[in-house]
Amino acid sequence: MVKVTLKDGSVREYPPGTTCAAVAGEISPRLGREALVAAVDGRLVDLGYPLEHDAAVQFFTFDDPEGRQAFRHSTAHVLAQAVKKVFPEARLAIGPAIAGGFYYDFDVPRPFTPEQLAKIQAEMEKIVKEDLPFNRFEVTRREALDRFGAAGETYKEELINDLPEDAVISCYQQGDFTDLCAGPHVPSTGRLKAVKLTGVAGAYWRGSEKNKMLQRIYGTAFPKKSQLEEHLFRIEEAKRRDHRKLGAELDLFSIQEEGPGFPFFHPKGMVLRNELEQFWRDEHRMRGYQEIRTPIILNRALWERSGHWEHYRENMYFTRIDEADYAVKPMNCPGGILVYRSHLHSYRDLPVRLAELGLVHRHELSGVLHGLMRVRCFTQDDAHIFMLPAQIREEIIGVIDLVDYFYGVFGFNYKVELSTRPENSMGSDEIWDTATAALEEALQARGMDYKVNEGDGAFYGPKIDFHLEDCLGRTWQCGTIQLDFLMPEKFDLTYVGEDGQKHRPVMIHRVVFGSIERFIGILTEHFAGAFPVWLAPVQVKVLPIAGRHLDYAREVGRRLEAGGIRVELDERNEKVNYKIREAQAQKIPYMLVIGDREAASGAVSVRHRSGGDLGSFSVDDFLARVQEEIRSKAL
RNA sequence: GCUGGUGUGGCUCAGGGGUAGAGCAGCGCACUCGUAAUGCGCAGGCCGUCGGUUCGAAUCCGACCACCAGCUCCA
Repeated sequence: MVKVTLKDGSVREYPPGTTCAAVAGEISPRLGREALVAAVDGRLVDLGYPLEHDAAVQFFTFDDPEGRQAFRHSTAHVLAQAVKKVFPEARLAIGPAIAGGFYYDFDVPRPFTPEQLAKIQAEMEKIVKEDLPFNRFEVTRREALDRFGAAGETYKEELINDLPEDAVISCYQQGDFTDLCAGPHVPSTGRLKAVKLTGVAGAYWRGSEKNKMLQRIYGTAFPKKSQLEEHLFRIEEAKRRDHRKLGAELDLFSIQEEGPGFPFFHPKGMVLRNELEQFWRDEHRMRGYQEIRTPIILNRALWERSGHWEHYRENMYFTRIDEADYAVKPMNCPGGILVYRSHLHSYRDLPVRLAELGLVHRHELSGVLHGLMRVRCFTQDDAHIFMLPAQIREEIIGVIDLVDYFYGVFGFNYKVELSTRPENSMGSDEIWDTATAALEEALQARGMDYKVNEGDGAFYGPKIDFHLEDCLGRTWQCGTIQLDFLMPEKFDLTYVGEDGQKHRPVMIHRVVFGSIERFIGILTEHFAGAFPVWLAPVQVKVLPIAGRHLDYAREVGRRLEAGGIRVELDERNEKVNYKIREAQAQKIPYMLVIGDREAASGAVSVRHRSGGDLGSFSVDDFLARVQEEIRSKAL
């Protein structure tokens, strides 16, 4: 008998050769139905895998990342099968599972049309109905090359050739279709109940624009129709919340042909922005930062010295002034460094925390521009901290606390990533190791979970990234903390130590919002334009019912304004229903309906954008309520 | 930058070789109205830009620009 150890530690015995599927079914009928793949001693396998030796076995359903991946990946195979049936001349590239679905790349003479996509999807549904088993078999390198070579699958041949020497080469076959694949796969196509092809796009073979452009079909799949529908609804919801659409509707900002990637902020967008900046300034002042502002254009020598000329030139804009070369700053650090260097520093002064809301310009490829999320000029809520090496840990922890506090104010959860040395970088391995270790230490001291991204750091140092999660579960990189031993060296920064000698300070670059512009985009989508009262461009809209209520409505407006509320009065000769509809569409938090009753009693009738009619309030009570909501930054 | 798509009044969109239309928004008038659209009227566009084909181009062709979906890249 074979001893099988399950996840809960229990041990069961089975005759040798029993499949994982049989074990799952024996544990519970439900697990038998829902299990998609298994892990034997930590190695992912198909459910058909026979157990010949004692092993630890674990099962995965669609609710586990492993199960979900296999599910989507299996669907990608069905897609490939369907495409080969409809377009036998198509050559197969790769087809992995991705977050939210899967894709498969094909080399076809012309792009797929939406009609063809529908046809392919219909073919996929047929294959699902046939409930074909996924069969795994192993082949030698020679056999694999012969098989796919004969089929004219040149991309597969390339993949096979790139496999490591000792790799086990496996294929999966369902019906008349066979694909090179490591697996694992779900037992049969019948499991793939709810499949939807969501789009087509060009994509380069192996992601390099030097290679041929293939046609990528995106899709997603779920075990239940209802799950698919919910997923599609979420996508619709994301579209409805698109900050570009809301930005125009709420009149926050615009991007015009005259400045692609250079956003214009309208009055209402500026209110939002100024609130964010004021909050930022207050918090930074309280935490010992001093604010500075450095020029946007600085001369070439500075950028050569900082290393940007060599490492960042492709992203920079240049100009000439009086026969000399200048660059528009893509980062604020050199400016901050010049401020630090403008006078001598004692070790007693450190840490020096210089904060700057700095407007930077970066040349981004035209195709990547996207509303406020990807632009060519943006404002970083930057700060550079100059400190003693002994202060590193504490300073980093201070920044982590700050970021944690900020995101909490907006109701965001976040994830942390640590990025290490990239290829095109400056400095010695030793310096990088020290810096990376310092970041890691601070994260551990703060007890944070984090993921490591090898080779993803800045060219001057490793970094901690904060990815915040919005209400649709999407993540956005905002805050970063970058430790830098190199700039202080390059700019010969010093402080005078206890011993009267000059010493080298260490530097931190950090942002919390990241880019104010992007942050506003994220907030817009997160709140679907219904900003918390403290951020709302218009906090209260006063709606007189008829002309005779105008005087009192104006008085209410004045009193609220005097109380520091951003209030607007709708004086137009329109019905109150109409005014409400418009104020709702503008997502204004509070609407005050003013009619005979209110004018007579000196009250206001309060309607909340989501809470509806809240009844009658005295002006003072209402004012106090809104003021408290603003003060507490209530969500 | 690359692949595919789109470009008509502020917005959403119809039209399509004979010189431009609707709804909403705007403006005017009437209605004086109680929690998501009152009615009537008026005005507004060299149909993204440049070039070509044609007796004639918003319409067909080409180039460019911008935008959209992706690729790649990043705050």
